[in-house]
Amino acid sequence: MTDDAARATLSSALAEAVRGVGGPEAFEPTLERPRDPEHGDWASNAALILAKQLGQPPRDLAQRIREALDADAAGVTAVDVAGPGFLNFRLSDASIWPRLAGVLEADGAWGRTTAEAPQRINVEFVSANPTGPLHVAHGRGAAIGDAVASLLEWAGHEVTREFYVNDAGRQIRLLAESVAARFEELRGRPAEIPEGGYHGDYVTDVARSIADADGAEVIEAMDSGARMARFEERAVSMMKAGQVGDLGGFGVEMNEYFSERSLYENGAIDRLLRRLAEAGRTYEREDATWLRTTDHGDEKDRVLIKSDGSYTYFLPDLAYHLDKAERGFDLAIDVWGADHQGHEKRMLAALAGLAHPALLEVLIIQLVTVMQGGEEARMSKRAGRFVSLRDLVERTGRDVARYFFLMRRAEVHLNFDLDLALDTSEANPVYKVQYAHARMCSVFSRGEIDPGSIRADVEGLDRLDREAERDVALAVLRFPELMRSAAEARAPHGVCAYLEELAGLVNSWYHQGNVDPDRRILADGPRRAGRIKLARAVQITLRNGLEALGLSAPASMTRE
RNA sequence: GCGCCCGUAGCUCAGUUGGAUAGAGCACCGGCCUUCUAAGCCGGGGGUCCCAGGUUCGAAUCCUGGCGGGCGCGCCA
Repeated sequence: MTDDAARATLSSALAEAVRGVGGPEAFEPTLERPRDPEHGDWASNAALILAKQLGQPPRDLAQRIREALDADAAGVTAVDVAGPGFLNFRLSDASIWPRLAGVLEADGAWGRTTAEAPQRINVEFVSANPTGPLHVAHGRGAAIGDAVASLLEWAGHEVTREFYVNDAGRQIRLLAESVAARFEELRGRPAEIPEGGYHGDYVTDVARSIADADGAEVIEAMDSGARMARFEERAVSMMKAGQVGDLGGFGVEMNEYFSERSLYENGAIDRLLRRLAEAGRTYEREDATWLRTTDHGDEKDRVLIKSDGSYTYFLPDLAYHLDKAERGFDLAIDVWGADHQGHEKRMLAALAGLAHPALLEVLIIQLVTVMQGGEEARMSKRAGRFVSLRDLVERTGRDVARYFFLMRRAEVHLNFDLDLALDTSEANPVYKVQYAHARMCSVFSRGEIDPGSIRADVEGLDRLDREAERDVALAVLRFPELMRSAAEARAPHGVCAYLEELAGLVNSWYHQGNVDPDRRILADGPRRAGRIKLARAVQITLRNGLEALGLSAPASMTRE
């Protein structure tokens, strides 16, 4: 029985009781988890809601509902009337302990749910210009995008992870010109990086590598157009490979790298322009071609083709989003940095005008500041003017970096506390969660128990009885619901908070064995089998939660 | 000026669909290693939930108006 099923059982019994005291036939009581555990496992405000309608004081009504409730059918042992008229329920042992067997049975699938309406979802994230290494803001987008994609998979959807490569346009020309300048310098001739060009050391590396691979004399013999095309092609492919490597080092694997240039080459942009013109959605003004986005909520219409005949960034991007629809995605989630927020409204408006009003959902990720010693971390010389993702991951490790990017809501500016990230002691929340997992694994190995062989049945579970065990079990059983709501809210940070809470409960439970050896998980006696199953359920839950966020779940951790 | 996001403990932040005495981690103070791993546990101090109205049985949460901070407002990408 799932947590939802247990809740439904209580809910229908409560609805029955409400009908018994003269309440409405079609009443669906709301059940919520009280913040304060003293208030029980579930609470309902049914009496507060119905008091006015039934003309009775809330507390009196609550009392009557309480008397009308069939506690056995509801799966509860105690019902209290509290506060202004809340009904507080305490679940019976029979509706808690046996359900742990289901956790062991599900194992790797524990926490997965099926969607009522499974969707094909495209999650686009990172999408950096191929003009240099990824920096920390890309890292946050990568961690959140990857985790959101993963949570959606856990919630039963079919997900594609996609990176939009901006391999066309002005910034690519600037990259090629920057490489050309460094190439000249390598050949002993003075040269200047163009205005708005790229100054990082990596540009010199690219120039040198092209000279080595192709032969500097060969390059110099080319006419300037061919030479620039060579620089551009080689620089883009090297930068892209570098970014793929940066993501690989961060544990992110994309399903698709979608080239902006391909939209120019395969005619998608021209087809889009014709379609828009035929639908009367574009017009000419001041030698430019404009798209009417104001009729779908934008503040002003937007230029698609500039007066010099070149395309804006907006035009291929719109063609790209249309391509997502044509590929059959029901939903496209774009993870964008805060500097792209102005782009959101026009894209939604443009898609609405093309009969795709519900295709796109935009997740805006706020900025990241890496803090060290109370001030902003120094720039990385290698990367240019920013802290590179690669440098950060090398310093903190993959799991710590990912966790720190995930543990805050996307909408808040992130202060990445590098001192805390490098702290391997008690402070670091990542280790707290991973350590709790390793500790359960350690219990199994100390007891010479193969965790996979622990039987997924209820035997022994009815001997669990301590309050700490009850708290741990209830937290474990809440996991699938938690995962689904995190997916719906596109909010991986909720999973972090949950894992930290579960780890705290587990550590508290475990610690009781340090005070009283009879309370150890492995202590001999009739309770041992049940405790081992609870430990296994905990270990499965922590592992699945960590892995769903793209984090490792180590079986052992040694202190330094 | 307009738009988006944020404002909760000394710091960094959670806070579910509106719910009861507003929480966690860090920092600070006091306990606990002869221990199934102390990367841990137990206890303590610490609050004008930015302000003012409104909605209602009930507001950190919803609405309106302010104040403060970040970001964005281009025929850049």
